[in-house]
This record gives sequence, structure tokens and C-alpha cells, in this order.
Amino acid sequence: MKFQRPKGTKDLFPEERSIHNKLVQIFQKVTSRYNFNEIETPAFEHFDLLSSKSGPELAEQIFMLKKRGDEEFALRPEYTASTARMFIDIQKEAPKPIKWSYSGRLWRYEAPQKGRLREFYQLGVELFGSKSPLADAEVISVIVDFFKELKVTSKEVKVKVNNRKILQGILTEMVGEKKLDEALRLIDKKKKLTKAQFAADCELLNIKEIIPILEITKLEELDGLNLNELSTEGVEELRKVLDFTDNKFVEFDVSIIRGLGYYTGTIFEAVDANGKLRSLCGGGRYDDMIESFGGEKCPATGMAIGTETLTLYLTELERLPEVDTAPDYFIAAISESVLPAALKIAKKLRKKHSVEIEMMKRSLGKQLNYASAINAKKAIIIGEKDLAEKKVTVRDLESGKEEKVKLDSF
RNA sequence: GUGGCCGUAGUGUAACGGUAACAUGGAAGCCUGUGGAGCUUCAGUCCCGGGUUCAACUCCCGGCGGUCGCCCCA
Repeated sequence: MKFQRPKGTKDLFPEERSIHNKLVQIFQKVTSRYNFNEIETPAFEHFDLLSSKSGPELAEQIFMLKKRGDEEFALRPEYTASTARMFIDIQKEAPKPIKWSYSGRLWRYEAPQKGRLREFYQLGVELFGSKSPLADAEVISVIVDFFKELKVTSKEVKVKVNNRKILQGILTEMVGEKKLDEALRLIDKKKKLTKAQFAADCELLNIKEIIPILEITKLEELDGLNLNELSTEGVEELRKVLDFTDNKFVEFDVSIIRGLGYYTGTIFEAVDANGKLRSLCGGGRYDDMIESFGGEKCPATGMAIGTETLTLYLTELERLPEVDTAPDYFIAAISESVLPAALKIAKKLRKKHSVEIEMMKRSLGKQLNYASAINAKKAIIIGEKDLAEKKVTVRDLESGKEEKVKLDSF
């Protein structure tokens, strides 16, 4: 019986896992500079927690666990709900703001496609307690610094920022609150439609005045419009976010909507310059969630980076972090009688180095062949003749140069 | 949820309505203390189920999986 990997999952072999670890490590380095402290949440939660902030369509995509008694559990499809739950536990006594980071696996029951799996990995941060645009800017700066640390340039990746309030204000004036979601959904789809189709759909919804507004690329151009209070507030917040972040990487994009989720103000996503891949990360402000989860009203902002698309893009850019899974030493034992001596040397070397020892009883030729196949840097050849003189041979596997080394020098 | 394409040793490929081969990788020998080459040997394959047929890896249907889209994307 041969088993197949479950749909939408991925096995990581040492090289891939090692690259992944490096990405996580770099992320942790960046977040700790901003004093985001790492947390972890359960991989599964009560279904109600995970589904409460989403519509029926998203609830469909939650991985359910088999029902136990009356309790319904599901695998987390994101971190935000869990961290919000966690935050509420300590909300009263904790000094604000609270800044947390995380990295871990998430699950969504969806059809896999490029950059999207059923089990995937996200790196993220959440910031609770500050309503200042500075908080959003700090979250965005983590993204920018992370890309810089990966040697990705502002020509290759952009963080596109918008503020929910701007379009919300404008569209509410045009169509009222009832049709707001529908209008936002259409604008979110704009890139996938032709100009004519989009214009026709706008006509249907009675929002064709929005078309020229969506062409705007500079924040100042919005100032000329006669905006309502909500929109003006959004513009002011956005202006500050842009002021506080790296203007090479971060730019205003009025068409960024980010679904119809829980976002209330600043929203952003990082995209590859060609726009070929799905977004590299996303986030924004969600000032209503804590209260709706039973906490006291509290502003919050955060973001998450998916490693799948990131890895695809870094591969394309040939900018994957370098990793080395090869051992420093391979210990070749010519006969079984030298194994005790071989193990002694291995034990000493392993205090500082990665060491592999022969365990296949192969001929010396085969052993060296293997050592070079796994890219070992040096081989230590242990045989009875040398051992009688308390020596071993150390061979540099790249140059082929050898020297006799005394046993007690290890 | 849905559409297109795809599914043969670990990997990459080939052939064929009569149960499969080549390359590479693996183990081993030539070579009982010196690798990356060569030669030789060994192990290893038709995704699963049903149908058609004397006979199915091959044709048909379904499933599973891969891949790229659509819906959606917290």
C-alpha cells in the first residue's frame, strides 16, 4: 500500500526546510528589532472563534476536525483571531501597546494553485492598543525591512497602501451603505476586467463617477475632491502612514481593497513588481475586532506574509537565502577495528562541527565517493597503520591535499 | 465548488491491445588504505477501482493526485 500526500500539502526535503528556516530566522531578526515578541497559539481552536468574523464562504474553507461531543474544533486558517483572543485575556493589565509576532502553519480547505496550498506557512505581526498611523507604519516597516534583509529591492517589490475609509466615504455618498460591499467588491475586481466591462458594471451600480478617482496615483489629487468627513479622515491617516514609511518601497494605491474582511482603516499588501504572482503579504487595521470578540474596544493593526509566494518570487529572483546542509567532516573508517577511535574523534569534533561517520562498511574508495557526493568539506581517514602511530589522515576533499594529524590534536 | 491539461522505476523519459525499456540516481564488485571516470552485477516501475476484450500500462468511465486558471482569498 502506497500512500499519497494529502492534496495541497508539501513535503520539505532538507534543503527546502533549511531555506524555510532561514526565512523564519531573518523574519525573527527583523521583528525583534521593532520589539515584536514571538508568541504561538493552538493549531486548532473552537470553530466559532474562527468563523465568527467571516461570511459563510470563508467558513466553508475552514478545516473542520471531527466533532467530539458537543465541541466543534477546526484548524486555524489565520493567526489574527487567535491572537485577538489571547490579547483579550491580558488586555486589562498589560501595558499598551502590545506587539506580537508569530510564524507557523495554517490550513485552509481550498483548491490548490500557484502560490496557494491547503497547508501553508505565515510570518506575521499584530499590534494592539494604538490607533496612531505610526502603529500601521511600524507594521509596514517590518515588511520593508524584511525585504531589504532578503536583498529584494524597491524595484522588485512594492507595498501598496490604502485606507478603507477613503473609498467607503466616497461610495457611501454615491450608493448608500447597503450597496457599499457590492461596490467595493467590484472595485477589487477591476484588474481582472477590461476597461469597458468595468465601466459597464460601474454604470449598473451607479458608481461611474468612481472611475476617474481610481486613476488617481497621488494622494494630493484627492485633496481637490469634495470629500466627506470619513474620507477626509482616511486621507489624513494615509498621509501620515506614507510620511512615516520608506517612500521607495511604500506607495499609495487607491484600488487596494483586500476582500471584505475585518479591516477598518489602513490596508496594504506587498506585491511583486510584475504583478504576476499573488500578493506576498497583506494586512491592515482592524479596530472593531477586539470588541466584537468580547474585549474592550481597542484599536489593532497587523500583517502576515505567506512564505509560499515569497519563496516562488525569491526563486525567480535567484535571491533565496543560501544554506549549507553539508557536513564539515566525513570520518572514513577503513576497518571495523578502528571504529572506537573514529567515534572518539567524532565526539570531540561534534562539539563544534557537523560530522558524519561511515556506517555502511564500504571500501575506502566508496566512502570517499559518498563523502564528496554529500559535499563534505574534509574527510578523516582512519586506518590501523596510522592508528598504530597515533595518527590519522585528514584529506581536503576539494583540493585533494592530505596531511597526517596526531590523534591528540583533536 | 468548478474548468483545461497531465499521471510508466527515486528522478527524467521511451515503447506497445499480448504484463515494459533507456538514461540518471541507489546498493555492490573490478579495487581487502584514497573519491569525483570506466566496465560489470543487483534492487526498483505502469496512481487506484470498475467496464470493454480471449487478453488492458495501452481503449472507455469514475475516483485520487499533480499543475494552471475561475470563484474566493481572513
